[in-house]
Amino acid sequence: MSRRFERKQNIFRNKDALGESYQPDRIEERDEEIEEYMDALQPVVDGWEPNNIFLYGNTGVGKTAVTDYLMDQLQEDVTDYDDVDLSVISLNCKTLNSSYQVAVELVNKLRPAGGEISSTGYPQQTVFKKLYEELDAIGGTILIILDEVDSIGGRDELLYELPRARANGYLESAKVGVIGISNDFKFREQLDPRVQDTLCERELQFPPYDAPELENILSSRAEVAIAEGAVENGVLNYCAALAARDSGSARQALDLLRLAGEIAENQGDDVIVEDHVETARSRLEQERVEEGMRELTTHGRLALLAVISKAAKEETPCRTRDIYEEYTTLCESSETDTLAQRSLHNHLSDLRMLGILSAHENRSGSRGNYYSYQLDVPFTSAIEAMSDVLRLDGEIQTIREIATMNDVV
DNA sequence: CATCCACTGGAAGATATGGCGA
DNA sequence: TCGCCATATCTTCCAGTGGATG
Repeated sequence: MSRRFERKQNIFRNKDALGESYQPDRIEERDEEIEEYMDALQPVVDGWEPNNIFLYGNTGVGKTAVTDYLMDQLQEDVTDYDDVDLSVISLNCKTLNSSYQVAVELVNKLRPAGGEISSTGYPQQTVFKKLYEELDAIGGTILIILDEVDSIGGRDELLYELPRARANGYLESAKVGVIGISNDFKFREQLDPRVQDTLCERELQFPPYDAPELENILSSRAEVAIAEGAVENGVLNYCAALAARDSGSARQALDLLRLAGEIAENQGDDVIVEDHVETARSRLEQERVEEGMRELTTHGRLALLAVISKAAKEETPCRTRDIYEEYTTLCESSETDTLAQRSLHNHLSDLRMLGILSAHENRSGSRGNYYSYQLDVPFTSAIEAMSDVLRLDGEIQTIREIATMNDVV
């Protein structure tokens, strides 16, 4: 069979304009926030110590985009003043689970290649000290942007230390401002009150976009990204409505449109229609779930597999005790040590948070209160994602057969 | 109205892994 | 090598929870 790549360009003009890394010339629908943000950044221009700023709002409501945009602008404008020497350090904390790791990462960012330090082993204060040394070496005004800071959870020592470093004499020449960005509204409350005081000097809240706002954003991006006439009337409106209903996230709306376009293109259609968006929606949903499943630990997977197996036998929803039994036999088959029931319960909670399982509370009085778990994703995609679990190919095959027998989908 | 079930969820402590400096 | 240090993952312990039951 002869194969051949052919260029398909009937839908997109510049697909990157719908992508994550694209920086539009103009940020839509965030004028108020930008104004407030600029006001909070004013001390930088004036040469004073910068404010610490805390931004919060759901994913995809423009926090990072506005920040990037304003930092570019700020760095450019500040060149007019000789006495302001501004550096911006930006770090995404998503995979960093503690202040310690954030500090290590910052140090490594500032050090020349080869001088990096490893991510464990030092006492925390040692790492902070190294960080102060690096910052002082840069000097001037330094803005540290910590995106997705909420992932450090309650371990917020760095957020306590950094803003005070100068007052405590750790920094001589550097004026540091911290800009924390969080997707989690509750994060602010779980911070140490002293951290709240300093970090949240200036707080900016980014509300979700509503449907008309999303539609505006979409259409301004679509102008750049998509060929003339390649979007059917109402499609942008539909994407906007879906995203507004779900999260109010521009990211989600743009992803929908981009994927819908790709689907249309692959099918050889010249125009994106609502059906494509619908397909895109369910595919994105499934990707999200599979992503979550890939990151599970061995026991997390076994826990999920236990529920899948129960589902195949049409025995879900199903209480913890029964899942634990199923889990135990699976552990035996795979020659894995079983965990205590409490730990299985933890895994089930995790799976619930990932949206892979759902639970409903049973309050049956004298017979106790407990959760009944069941799969919250299509059976097929669940078992598909499980197919590479260690040493359990046989069992998975069996589960598949049972499922087919019972007509489970 | 007290008691009880069958958990849930929080917290503290144990264990193992990998890295540091001396 | 040894004593520390940070972290992830478990285990152990335990105080709730709230409708049904006697």
